[in-house]
Amino acid sequence: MAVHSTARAQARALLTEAIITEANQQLGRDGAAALSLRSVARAVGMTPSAVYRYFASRDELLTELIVEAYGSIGAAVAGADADCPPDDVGARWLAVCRAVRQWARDRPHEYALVYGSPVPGYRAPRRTVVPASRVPLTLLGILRHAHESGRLQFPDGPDPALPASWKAEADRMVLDFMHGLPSRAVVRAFMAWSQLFGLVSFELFGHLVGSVDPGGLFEASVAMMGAFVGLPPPDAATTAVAPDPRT
Amino acid sequence: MAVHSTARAQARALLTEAIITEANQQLGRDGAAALSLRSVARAVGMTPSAVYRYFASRDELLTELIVEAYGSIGAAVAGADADCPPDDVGARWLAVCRAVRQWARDRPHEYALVYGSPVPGYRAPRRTVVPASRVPLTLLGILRHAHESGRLQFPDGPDPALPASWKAEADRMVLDFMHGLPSRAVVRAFMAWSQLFGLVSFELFGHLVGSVDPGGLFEASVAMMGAFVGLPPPDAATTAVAPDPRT
DNA sequence: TGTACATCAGTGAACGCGCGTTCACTGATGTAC
DNA sequence: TGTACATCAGTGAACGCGCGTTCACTGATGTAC
Repeated sequence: MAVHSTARAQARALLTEAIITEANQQLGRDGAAALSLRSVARAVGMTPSAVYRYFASRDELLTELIVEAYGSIGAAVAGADADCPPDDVGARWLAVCRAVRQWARDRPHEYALVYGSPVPGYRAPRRTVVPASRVPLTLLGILRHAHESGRLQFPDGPDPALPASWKAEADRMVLDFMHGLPSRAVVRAFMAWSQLFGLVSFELFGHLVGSVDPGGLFEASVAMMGAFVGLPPPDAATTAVAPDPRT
Repeated sequence: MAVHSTARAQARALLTEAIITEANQQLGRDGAAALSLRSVARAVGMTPSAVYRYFASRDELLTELIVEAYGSIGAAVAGADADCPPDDVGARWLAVCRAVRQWARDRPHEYALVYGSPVPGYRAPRRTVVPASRVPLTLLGILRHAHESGRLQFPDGPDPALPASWKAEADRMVLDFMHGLPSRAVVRAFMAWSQLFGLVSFELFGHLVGSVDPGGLFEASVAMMGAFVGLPPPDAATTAVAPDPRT
């Protein structure tokens, strides 16, 4: 019907954006637990009840923020990956990992929202699943490209035997969307993925305070985990040391 | 003065315990954000104001719970370690890692309290630092024992060059309490430590749902990270497959 | 182009809730002589 | 052993707060004839 985007519809789109933006800012300032419909309404200049024209509940607003956060880190990661020469798989891996850490440090509350403790009383709906998978799929994509172009090789001997349960899962995944990536690479990718986020979480959540320089540990980790998943080091030009912002 | 522990003092100790216990139970049921002085007081059968005779504020009670949680996981880990033959370093590593996961699955809210997003508006006092370091120190202790008894060896080539900043830190640590453990082992231990908790966090916080069997991935990870830090596999007797409780 | 009606964004008051913390107090437990 | 005083656990009322959500309503924007 009204395909010409009525004034009302435009205003609605604008305000929906404004609410999300404001909610995101409050999230960035005070964290997810402190986020309230009322304070967002205040900031946007509405009555609290008016917000219900846009979101059915606080949880729905939260879901929006979660989807946004996943989208944001997914875009950051995809951008970093795309900036590298496609065949320089070592550089791509490095760039993606650095992008994750950079994003996390830039937006600690958004990071905590999606990678920290689940918000109490909130259950993530299915809409969040796909955006959440972008980072691991990017990592696997690099491995897949490396494998297809013959650049993937593991330095040491065979992996320990995998439990049958896992083996079946990995095989299914490999068939589903990994196009022949060896299952040992898939296992190692999951390990590197969890190591990456584990380390970033430790840094952001204060578990490294007083023991170690997070930036140095991060760079060392990324390099070694890259080798661990079978990737070659980055080509010379891109090996240059990272900006390495100190904590 | 009154060294014979007056009745009043006994009652006080008892009630202090009761409050912490009840707070811990509420934490286990509803998570840290839902924990309130008033509800704890209700459950213990006091007026809210009476709790202030025992804890100066809600934050102080929270600190107590954090210290308790660290103490609890520290004890679980130390116990698992102590149950192994001291020289079977592979088995000790495996046991400690499994103990971490088991503890986390048994007490998800306590895990989230200490390893998840920081509680908003709460700053951890110094008292929490020592209890928090027990798990990593246990892991490092195993490596140190392995090194001292000549059981530590890395399968592959030299590690990538470490940033100078990190190198200095690692050297200091090595001198401080690692008694000559090679710095590459220290770096790798930090990586294994963050991988361990990263994976457990992913499992508990729902990031593996629908993609992979957490138990299988965990067992594979622990085995491979054990090798990664230079440890031999467990002796035959203890290699037996884990209880492996499914999610 | 003009009128009659439907849609829907936003208001403002109210609901019932639980929270952390303070304060003046009662009354039991402990201590000193 | 008994009395006088000090300590301190616990009460109950109150403070001021912000929250999510509902509801009957006004008035502007859109639509159909």
